[in-house]
Amino acid sequence: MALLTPSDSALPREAQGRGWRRRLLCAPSQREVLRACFERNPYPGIATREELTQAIDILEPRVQIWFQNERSRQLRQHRLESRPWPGKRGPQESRRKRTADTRPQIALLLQAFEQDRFPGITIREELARETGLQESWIQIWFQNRRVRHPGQGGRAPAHTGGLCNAAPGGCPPPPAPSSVAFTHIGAWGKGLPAPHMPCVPGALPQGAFTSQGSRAVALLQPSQAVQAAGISAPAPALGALCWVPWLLRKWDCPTLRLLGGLCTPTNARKTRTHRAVACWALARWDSLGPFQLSHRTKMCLRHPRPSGVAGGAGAPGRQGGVGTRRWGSSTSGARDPGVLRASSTDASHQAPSQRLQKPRH
DNA sequence: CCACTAACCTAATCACACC
DNA sequence: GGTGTGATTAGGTTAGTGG
Repeated sequence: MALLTPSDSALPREAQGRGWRRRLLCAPSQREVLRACFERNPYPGIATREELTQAIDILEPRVQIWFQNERSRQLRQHRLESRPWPGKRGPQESRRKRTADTRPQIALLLQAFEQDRFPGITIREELARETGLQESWIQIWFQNRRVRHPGQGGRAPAHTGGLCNAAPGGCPPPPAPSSVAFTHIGAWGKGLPAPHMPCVPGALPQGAFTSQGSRAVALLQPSQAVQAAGISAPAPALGALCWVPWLLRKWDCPTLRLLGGLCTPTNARKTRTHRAVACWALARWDSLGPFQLSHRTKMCLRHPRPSGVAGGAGAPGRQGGVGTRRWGSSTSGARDPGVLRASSTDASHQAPSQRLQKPRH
């Protein structure tokens, strides 16, 4: 999700040109059909999804999302109850056919990618209109593009730090901001020792952050940081997150700008999965000792989140734990303004019987 | 306030076309 | 076989809705 910088939040939402699709509200009868189908096969192929689209008048991409979410719920439930997940049953259903040559449209998408790596629904639909491609395909294209071309594109925090890897030398030298922020978020951060700052010049390259959603987490436990740095600085008291906007202005540092998108007290209350900024610290790092390679390596270690603890460092990555390739961010900052009626673009993507949930504001 | 859930994300991987 | 890329997956967060 986006790092909502002060300048972002000052923009009118429409001007920000991004937001989420309005929520689809499944009717009970539609949900019943979906559930019945899920019972038979939690991994429907494109043919089944198309059939469902016809049967219950919900577009195929929404059906796919529903199945994704339902699997996620069921898998979690199975884990919780220590029941085995049946997994894929029966013959593998076929995938969607690869979209045919899109080269003519790619230039336009690349241009859009350059401007915004995380286009909201408004922009995606606009691109769909201009290219004649499906909005859902454009969404997938942006996802793949972000993964495979992390250094390109706008809107996300500048990725000047390159790849981050735990292997020695994995993190290229950082771009030398004058300030650095260290934070620790969420449930898995509870009970940690008092926060300390890894006050090493260059010790916290941009790649040392992992970010999913609007948060970012330093990939190092405070105690480790202290160990790595050999020095420490006292951290501001809990609640000092309110300093961040001031610091952003004062230092104009990209790393700190990243912190601007950290979990806000509002979200923390809401999700409870990362309810508190358990510890954090801000410090200057240009006035301290020399940075060493070993520090950099240690900085790239992902904090081991205890199993079963939700939230925290975002997607862990199935191969586990070390480092992260970049610090992504996305742009949720703005939702569509409170327009209930579907736009003309919506109309082409929105089945008539699909009810949309009304935005609150 | 809180549970639920659609929408969204990353990271990994599969699958296919093209060289 | 290597590479590029579309499609799919698991598993996470974000934020709207309704009780």
